[in-house]
Amino acid sequence: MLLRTNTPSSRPVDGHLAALAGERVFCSEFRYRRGTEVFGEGEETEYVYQIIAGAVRTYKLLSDGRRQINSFHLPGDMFGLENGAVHRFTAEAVVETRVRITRRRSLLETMQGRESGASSFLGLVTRNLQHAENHMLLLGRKTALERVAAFLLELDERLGHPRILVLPMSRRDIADYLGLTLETVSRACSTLRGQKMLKFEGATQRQIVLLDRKGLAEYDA
Amino acid sequence: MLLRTNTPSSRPVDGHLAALAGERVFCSEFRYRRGTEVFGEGEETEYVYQIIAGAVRTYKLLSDGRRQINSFHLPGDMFGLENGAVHRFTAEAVVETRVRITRRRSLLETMQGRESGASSFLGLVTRNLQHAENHMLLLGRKTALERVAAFLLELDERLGHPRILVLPMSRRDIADYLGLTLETVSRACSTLRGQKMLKFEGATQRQIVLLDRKGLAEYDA
DNA sequence: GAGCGAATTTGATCTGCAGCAACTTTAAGT
DNA sequence: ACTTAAAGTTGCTGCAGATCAAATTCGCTC
Repeated sequence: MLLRTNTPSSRPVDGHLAALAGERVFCSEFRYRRGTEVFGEGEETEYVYQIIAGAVRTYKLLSDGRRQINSFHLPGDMFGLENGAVHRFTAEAVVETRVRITRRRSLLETMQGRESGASSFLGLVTRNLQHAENHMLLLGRKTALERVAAFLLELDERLGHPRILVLPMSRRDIADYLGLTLETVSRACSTLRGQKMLKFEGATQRQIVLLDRKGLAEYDA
Repeated sequence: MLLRTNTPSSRPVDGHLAALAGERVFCSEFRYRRGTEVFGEGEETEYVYQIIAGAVRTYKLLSDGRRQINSFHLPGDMFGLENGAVHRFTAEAVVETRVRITRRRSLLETMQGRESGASSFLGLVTRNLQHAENHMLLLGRKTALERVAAFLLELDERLGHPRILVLPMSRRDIADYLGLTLETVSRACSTLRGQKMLKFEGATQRQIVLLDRKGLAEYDA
């Protein structure tokens, strides 16, 4: 009855659409400096993006500035493709980011031509929904430590279990993704370090080595 | 840039699929007593459901029993249609509920025959995703009072602004939907009543009259 | 590589909501 | 209608995480 609550890698679907990229559906390349807005909530959905290098955050704001980050997008991921005329959230480059861009229209036209088009679009939306469902459980019911552990495992999985996990985003970004404050995220990392579940590599707190993935996973479930 | 964060009515898409119902896609009818499981997380997605009367909750559980309700389904709503072989959450009748049932297979076959089929399926998934995105903002960043106000306005809108809002679900259900405890939900309702934003109608706390929708909406945004 | 602003950590304190308990009210089942 | 469990409210207390503050470290620019 119960399944893993963490999010599986998003490679498959993106790979599907990447096949289209191989046919030069993504015509032009573009760079965004760190902190730059890619598109804003309410703007027209004119372009679709695929990340070559870097990272992007998408978020919603409340009127007083409270921010909720829906998702982080990493190299290979597509974003900005929505079934609607306007974007439902804002997208910003977390770090210096390179993307491939195509017009939404031309992507949809290419898709219509082939059997797999509509279904790969549906697959993308479904994958986003699945991620959102798991994230609602995290935001509604998990403790701070459980959230941070889940976050680290999610990123670890999406990056293919590298020896060193390089976080492109700040503690504040992580906090706004997990529904916490940056101080609480920092404390949770320190706690996990104290429990020998992770360590920092080099002279930065953005490079993390997961020493005990099993232990971290137990904070989930 | 900022748009309404509350969820719009889900009638349009369901109406779309209801057209199929008119053609007897939904063959058989079924009843579930209050608290009965309609399907469980991990079970095969064999049937698709449309509510005639009553209400259904869909939720995920953590191993220690913490529960997060994704969504409530009301008369006219479809649920159980997922793009995958197994259900990603459990569905239960909140109250005595009557549903129309059809086999997933036959619905998908009927859809394939027509232009609108795939797109109305996509529309349904997109609508669920949109709801989830708004709900993540609520769960991650809103206060208890804001959450309860948003919940009441959501239900009010989905039921078409009735004079009396009849809640089919308990305070505990509401709490598990909003990421709170039932006591906090109860207190929030009392607070809003003290502020003359709502009142209870009749000899029950499940029938609510919204006295000040504008005021409630200000707890949002 | 020196200097400076931003990011992170850590400590101290505060607070909104959770947890527990007692009581009241409501509705389900006989 | 009666009975009895379930649901809801309210008060009290506790705590996880927020907030405020300060020190430290990091990374960027010149």
